[in-house]
Amino acid sequence: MPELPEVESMRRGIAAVSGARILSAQFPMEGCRPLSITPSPSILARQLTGAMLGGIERFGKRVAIGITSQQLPEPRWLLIEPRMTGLLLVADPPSTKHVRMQLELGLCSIPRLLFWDQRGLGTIRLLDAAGLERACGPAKLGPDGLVINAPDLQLRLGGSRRAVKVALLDQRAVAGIGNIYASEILHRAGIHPQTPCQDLRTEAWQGIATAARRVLAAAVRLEGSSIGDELYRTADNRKGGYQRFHRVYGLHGSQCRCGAEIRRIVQAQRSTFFCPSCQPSRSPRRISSRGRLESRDKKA
DNA sequence: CGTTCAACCTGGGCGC
DNA sequence: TGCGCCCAGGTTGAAC
Repeated sequence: MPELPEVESMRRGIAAVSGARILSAQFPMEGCRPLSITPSPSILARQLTGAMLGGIERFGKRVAIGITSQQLPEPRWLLIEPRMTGLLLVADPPSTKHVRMQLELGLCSIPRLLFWDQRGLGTIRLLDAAGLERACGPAKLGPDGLVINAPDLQLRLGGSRRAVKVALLDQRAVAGIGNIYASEILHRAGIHPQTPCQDLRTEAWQGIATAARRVLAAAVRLEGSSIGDELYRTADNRKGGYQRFHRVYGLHGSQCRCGAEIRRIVQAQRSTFFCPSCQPSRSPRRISSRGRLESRDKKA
């Protein structure tokens, strides 16, 4: 679920817990929990109890909450990775089931901070500065999607033979883009998702970088996308608004604004949505009026 | 180096 | 009603 805009919205939505003291920490799913918690829930609960929450940062699709405590010799980071269905909440969860972490806070306005995760694929880790660097540093994550520029993108992906849509999901190239926004970005850039990266020229990378910044910033402004089962909610339990502006994601079979029919294909085991008219295949191949595939030499 | 597949999970929707 | 199957916003590691 959460990609950059959703995770950024969570980060902003819980910003007011900065400075709060943790009165107690519970991990209700302990014992039957697939979700990975490091260190173990009992140790983590002991280390968090009495600690103070510090600054809250986002690294790609992860949120890191600063933790300081007299028990701990140096500041730590509580790194939360929501994966598919994780939510950071200051409001009531979608269901009392699947609450994975509950922090009782010494704050009147915000009595608790929750991590709720239906599928349980998310992770919670308490890390020192070196651990955070290992998990979220430049070796793992490329430049953030909100500030990605064409030279960075081209430098990291320009030589790759991978399809550009698959490559945009590579967090080491650019951090924060997931399956929804990859399709939306390429549609706005007018690039076919199966185009090999190495076939893209500087101009195309500029279009992709610009589209990425614009789409992600617009989605952040509207607090992310809540689609389908509406699992994604903001930290105070509201739906995001960007789904109204999706132009291709989940819209296969319906008409693009240009009138052509939006298509769904599978790349790297994941759905990709695109408009064959707005995002023409770069390779010189087209479909004849009889529906046969025809190749065309690029020579005049 | 790249792709493919499986795995980690729950739950909604569908066809029969 | 129920069962089996497919699908879903992510990441990782193994196999080829």
